[in-house]
Formats: sequence, C-alpha cells, structure tokens
Amino acid sequence: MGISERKEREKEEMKKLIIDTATRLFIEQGFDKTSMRSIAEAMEYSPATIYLYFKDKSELFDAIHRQGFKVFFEYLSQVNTIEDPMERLNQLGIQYLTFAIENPGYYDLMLIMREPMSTQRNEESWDQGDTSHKILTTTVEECVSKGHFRGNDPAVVSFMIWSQVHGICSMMIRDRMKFYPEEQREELMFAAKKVFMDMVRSF
Amino acid sequence: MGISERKEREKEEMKKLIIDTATRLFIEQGFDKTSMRSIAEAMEYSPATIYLYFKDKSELFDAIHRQGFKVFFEYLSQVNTIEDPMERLNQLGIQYLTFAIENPGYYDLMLIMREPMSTQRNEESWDQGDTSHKILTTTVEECVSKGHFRGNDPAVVSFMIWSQVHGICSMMIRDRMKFYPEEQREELMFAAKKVFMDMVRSF
DNA sequence: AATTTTACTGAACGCTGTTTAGTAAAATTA
DNA sequence: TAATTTTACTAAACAGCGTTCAGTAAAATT
Repeated sequence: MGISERKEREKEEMKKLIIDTATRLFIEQGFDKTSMRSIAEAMEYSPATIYLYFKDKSELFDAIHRQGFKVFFEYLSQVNTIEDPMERLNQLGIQYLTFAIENPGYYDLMLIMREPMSTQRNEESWDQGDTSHKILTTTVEECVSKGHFRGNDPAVVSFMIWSQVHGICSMMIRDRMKFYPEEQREELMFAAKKVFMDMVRSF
Repeated sequence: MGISERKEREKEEMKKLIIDTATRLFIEQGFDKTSMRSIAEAMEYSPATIYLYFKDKSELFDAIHRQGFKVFFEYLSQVNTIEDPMERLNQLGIQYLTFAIENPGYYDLMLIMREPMSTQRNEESWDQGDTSHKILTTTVEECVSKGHFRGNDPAVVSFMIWSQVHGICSMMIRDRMKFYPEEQREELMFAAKKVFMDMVRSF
C-alpha cells in the first residue's frame, strides 16, 4: 500500500506548511493581523483548504502554541545540570526572561493571550503548562529543604516567583515600560530580577 | 443663547449614554463581544450615531479606560494617610490587588490589553499611567531614604514591585491559575504578596 | 472504461468596524 | 409666517473577518 502511505506523508507536509506559514506571519505581524485568509494567500491556497487540516483558527494556533512550549522548554532545560537549587532557580529566571525577549510573539500567545479553549486543546496545553510549573515548584521545594524561604509554603513561593518574572515579561511585551528609554528596558528587566533574587537569597 | 447651551448639555448626555452603555456591556461580556453594533442596539440608536460622538472604537474605549483609572486612583488613595512608607507600600499592594479582583474588566483594559494608540489618547493615558507610577516611586524613594532596599536604585525597585503585583493580577485575570482550586486563588494572590512583602521588609 | 474517492475551491453567510449619502426635524433668517 | 439653513440621525454600503458548503477536476479503485 505505497499510495496511502504517500498520501499520509503529503497530509503531514500540508499540515506543516500551514503551521509554518501561520507561524511566520504570526511572528512577523502578530496575532490580530494573521487572518485565515492571509495565511491561505501566503500559501497560495484557498482559505477553505486550511479547514480540511484544522478544525478552526483556535486549533491551528494551538499547534503554534505547542511549538512555542517546545522552544520554551529548550531554554529552561539549560539549567538542568546546576546542582545548587538556588543558583538553578536564578538561572531559570534568566532563561525565562531571555525566552520572552527573544520570542515575544510566542510568549504573548502562550502566556498572555486569552485562549478560546476547545476541550482537546486545553488538555495538552494544560500538560505543558503543568510541566513548566513542575520544573519551578520542584526547584523551589529543593530550596526549601535546604533551609531557604523560612519554611513558607512552596506553592505560595512558586506562585510568587512565577508572578514576578511573568510580570516583568508582561510589562515588556505589552509595552508598559514607556517610563524608561527603550535601550534601557532589557537591562531594567534583568536588574529587577537581580534585586528580586538578592532578596530571595537573603530571606 | 439658551438653545446652544441646551444642545451642549444634550451632547454631553449622549456621550455619557454611549460611555455608560459601552461600559456596562464591556463589564458584562468583555471587550471582544462588545461590538459597536451591540452598543448601538442596547442604546436603541443606529451604529453610525456613535461615530458622531467618538472618532472610532478606540476613542470610545479610551473614555472607559480613563474612567477605570479614576476608580483605580480611588483605591490607591486609601493609603494616603499612612505615615510609615513601608506600611504604605504594603497597603498600596493590597489596594492594587483588590482593585484587580473587584474590577477585572477595567484591569484588563487598562493594564493588559494592547492599546491601538491614537496620538491624543496616548498623551492622556500616559499621564494617568505616569501618576500611578509616581505614587509608587515616591513611596519607594521614601523607603530608601529610611534605609530600606540596601541602596538599590528606586527605579529598579519600583519596577520590580510593580511587576510583582502586576504579575499576580495578570495570572488571575488571564486564567493562568488553573493549578490551584478556584476558591483558593484569591487567598493565594494575597499570600504571595505577603511573602513578597516579608522579603522586602527584611531586606 | 466506469465508478468512487480525494483534494481542493468559489461563493456565500453572518459577523465586525467604519463611511457616506440622504432625510426629517429643529433652528434661524427674511 | 414662510423660506432657508443647520442639526441629529439613519439606511445602506464597503471591506475585512472566521467559517461552511455545494460543486469540480483529478486521482485511485474497481
């Protein structure tokens, strides 16, 4: 049955073409301006074709969403070899900020935008969110067991830390840093994170 | 010229009717579902009428935006009488979180959504953002002059603090707290803020 | 060679923000 | 009071959106 296998391959290639085209436009011009019609036009297909491969726009962008998480995990996994949990936490923060700075489109889609939620999608993006969350909480728990955080609930501490770095990234990505000259913003992000970590360490 | 004065009054009333109707729908059903047509229908006017009073949707929502900031300042001004800057900072955080919890629609519009920016609008919303920013930095500067924050740059510290509370609120408003049961989320927000303030105070 | 299945599209539906030409009533002028 | 101008408003349209569906030409199967 060579034919059905080739067809299967072609189907996957078409899916990839759609995702790649959509990702390119999305990174280039943002979510709002990336319409199904514009994706189709860039692919030189009819808009209706996309719907043969993805149920709707939400499902298509969920594929991009998932890919973003893959990239995200590559950043986070850089810290795996660090023994000291507190230093690992520190580097985790740096990787987090770096991901947001280098992939603002992904960050926005993955962690700021409101998701239209379709049951299937939520399952998986939950998993990915859950994994990220576990990476953090595990590290925090290690820190607590080494005597840090004065015995505060690791869940609370994790949420605080995540909120801190997410807050910093959100400010940057949604343009709430106009108080500071553009060329100093990235520096400020890391400076704020550093003061935060200094506080954490001396707590 | 009683007539032109009456007309002026009527114009203001019409503007108010539009803003109030738009705000109601916006709070009830969110930004995306609040179309110009739905606002017009709720007012029992034609959609085109709204455009006689507001240049476009962005200008209309800027009016709501401004009103949101007024409410916001009411929350923040509760702390004015507190002498000790560190305790004022603490209460400022509580007021911030409370505003976000009690007015999630406003918070989203004012501090999370991307603004389509029309020159005029930016001027004013800048002013309001600037005022909020000054309230924070002034307090932080007082703290520093009382020996807190180990001589770190008040601008950096302010940005860190704002990011922390903004991060907490963003997580809640954009539904990134699914790791925690719904009835514990508000508690967790304040718990995280408390740990943060404990760190700040002992720094 | 005839039939079925596949991959795709043109055109439409109902929605959006926005513009424009036209109208009836109100205000002003004569 | 009658004629004219100004005001306040709307119906209808434009171009865009996500999405659906009937139809079609080519490919695969019988």
